[in-house]
Amino acid sequence: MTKLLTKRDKATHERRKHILEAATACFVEKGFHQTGMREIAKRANVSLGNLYNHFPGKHDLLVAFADQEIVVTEPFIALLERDVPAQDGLKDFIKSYCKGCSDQEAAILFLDIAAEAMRQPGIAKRFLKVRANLAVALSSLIASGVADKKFSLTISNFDMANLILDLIESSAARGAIEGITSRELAPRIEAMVFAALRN
Amino acid sequence: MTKLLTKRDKATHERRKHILEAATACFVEKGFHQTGMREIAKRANVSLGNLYNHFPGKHDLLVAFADQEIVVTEPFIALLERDVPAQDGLKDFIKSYCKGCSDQEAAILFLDIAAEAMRQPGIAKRFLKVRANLAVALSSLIASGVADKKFSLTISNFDMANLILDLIESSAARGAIEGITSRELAPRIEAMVFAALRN
Amino acid sequence: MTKLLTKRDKATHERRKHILEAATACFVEKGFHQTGMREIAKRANVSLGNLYNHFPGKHDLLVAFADQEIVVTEPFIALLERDVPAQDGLKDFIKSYCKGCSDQEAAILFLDIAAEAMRQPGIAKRFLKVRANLAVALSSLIASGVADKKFSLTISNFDMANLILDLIESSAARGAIEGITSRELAPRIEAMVFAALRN
Amino acid sequence: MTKLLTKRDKATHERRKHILEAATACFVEKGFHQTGMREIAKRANVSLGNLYNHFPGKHDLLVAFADQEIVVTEPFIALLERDVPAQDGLKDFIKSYCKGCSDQEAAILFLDIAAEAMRQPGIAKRFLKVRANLAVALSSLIASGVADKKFSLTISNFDMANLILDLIESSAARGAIEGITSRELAPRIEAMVFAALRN
DNA sequence: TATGAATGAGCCTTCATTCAT
DNA sequence: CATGAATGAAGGCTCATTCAT
Repeated sequence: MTKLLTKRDKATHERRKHILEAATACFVEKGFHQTGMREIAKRANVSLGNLYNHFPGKHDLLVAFADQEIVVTEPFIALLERDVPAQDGLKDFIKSYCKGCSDQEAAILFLDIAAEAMRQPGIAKRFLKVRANLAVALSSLIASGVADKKFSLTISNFDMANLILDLIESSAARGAIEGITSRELAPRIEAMVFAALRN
Repeated sequence: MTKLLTKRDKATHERRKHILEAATACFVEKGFHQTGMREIAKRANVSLGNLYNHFPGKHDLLVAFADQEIVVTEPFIALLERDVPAQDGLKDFIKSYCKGCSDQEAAILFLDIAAEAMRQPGIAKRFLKVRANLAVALSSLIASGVADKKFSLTISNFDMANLILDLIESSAARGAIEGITSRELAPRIEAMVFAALRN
Repeated sequence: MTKLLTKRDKATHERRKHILEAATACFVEKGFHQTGMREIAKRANVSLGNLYNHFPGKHDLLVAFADQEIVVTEPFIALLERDVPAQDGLKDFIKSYCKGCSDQEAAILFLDIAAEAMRQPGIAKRFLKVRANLAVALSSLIASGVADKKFSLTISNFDMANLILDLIESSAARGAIEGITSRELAPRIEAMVFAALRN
Repeated sequence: MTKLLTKRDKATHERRKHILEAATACFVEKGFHQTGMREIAKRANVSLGNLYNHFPGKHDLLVAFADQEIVVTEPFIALLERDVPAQDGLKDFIKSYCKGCSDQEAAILFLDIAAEAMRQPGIAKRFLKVRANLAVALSSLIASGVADKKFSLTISNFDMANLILDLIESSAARGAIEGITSRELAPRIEAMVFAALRN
């Protein structure tokens, strides 16, 4: 019975999604504060007034973006939860996540949004939740590796998971700025991570 | 002959420095794009017109800030270049740099400026140079550890140095957002780094 | 044959009345120009589109309000037309009308609408008609007082009636602003009016 | 030493006055809420940005207008303070004040501003102060008439003064709407007032 | 009749920057 | 070097109104 969406509801939802994509594209290109609502409306082929019907303020675009971010991390979580040896799973994840974070656009957006989040606790909370999901999944994988005696650590699995994520995100972002590709970067990170896991 | 600074030159230089400090304070409080030139002028107790005499545009404040950043990293470099066993030097550095990056203000500023830098190559170059200095100093320290057979790595010293810096900066920034202190964070980072260095 | 109102017509009429009340409430709270159509629709529990079905424009709400104003003055006219000695009738009217005009909400609305009326002759006409009814009733009462030799004036009854109404309305409005109650005000007005009527 | 106004200060002051006049003219023509800042700027031949240099917000234009209102009432106060028999002074005042309030523009502005004042206590206070000055001057005149045994009242001089002012203002405003001139109106008011003063 | 998404002009305000003094 | 008035484009947002459903 959850499918009682009229054609109109569906169209509205589509529109919302469409606007959000346009907004994201603008934020990537020019940054959050450099993007005007008019610009977003134009890019989404929506009148300015109607943009405000769907998102009551610029802030809400950010929130919606943050909420949607969870979708972006889903594939990475799926990767972490596959039923493969921990070492293989970790390698694949590092390569894949590093690539994901290395994208110029992703890096720009990450910094821009993170900067904004520092000043808007509401935004920060949403991002941290998404991030925590990732850390939990990664620490599960680490735990399974520890159980198999493949890994051994002196700090908690969860703390290690967070450090690994920090490392990947930060390196990838810097790589994007300096022009280092994820193909160069991933092996270095992998080496450091596996060393840290005493493998 | 480089000392032919008149009293006036000196005063001018002081003024510049004073303005830059005011600007930095504003950027920390509200962000680069959210700070107006008027605001900076007021905070620096300088007239708006005069602010423009010292810095021909808002962009130049950013450049000056970036150039000055080198001063901020000096103590960390000094720490890395002390004549102590590599392990001790590294520990001290991690603790100190982590603390430096954990400061809420520092974290905000870092993100804000980094986001801006992504779009202004000129700015990025300056920051990367400062950062490279740090990486060089750190890789020297690592090298000395390797020479003493305390460390052993599978990737280049310089790459490892960069990864370590990435790790510290990123973790510290996240810590600042999540409310984790550098005192909690530093030991974890230390553990991971030393594990990665096979100590 | 004028009673061929279907149930539907009646419902429609009710709806109109309901909307008008909501609009009036909004105008009182925020002023005519500060009130949005959306707001009125929401307050009346009517969809925006439907609001426009009942009132084709914001202007029409004002007109309808003006037309309805006649209802508000009915009790005062009834008071003036009672079969009591002119002096008593006048005293009662002053007290009652002064109280009616002293209401903060009434005062706000009066000023707001009057200001609007100054620019929209159509609106002004409606208000003046209502007001004229009041003046006529009051001058009748004065006339009966004159006939009984209780009053004696040097200007026409109608002019005097208008002056009295002006006096009450203006004093009451000022009282509402200054925080003077109608209980303090009415006796003063009464004194002045009766003096003017040579009583 | 109060004349240390530079040429610039004077120009600034002139500009301010000029803008205020333009704003007043706009308010008269279209009403406070119907007038846009752009419109005022254009009418004052000032750039929009500069308008905001002189008046930091629309609200401040209203405040400035209110503050300046005191100037407008000065001639009436002077009229009340002349050294002439109270009866003559009063007659002249009624005629003059009635004429002043009868002006269409004045009436419009009065209503518009009064409506605004009802919602902005800060504005109301300023207007009431000006008005109180007038009432004080008028009650002095009444007092002198009482001393000369020309007037005799049953309420306080000050209350009577206020009632008289209310009467004039309200009648004049209505006259402006209905198209009654102050020349017709003033004698009626005079009659009523003098009757009320038992002359 | 009833709904609310859609429109785009308009609102108040802020901004980086210039320039006459 | 120092001042702050002046500029006008751009900012986020609201509005009365229309119209397809």
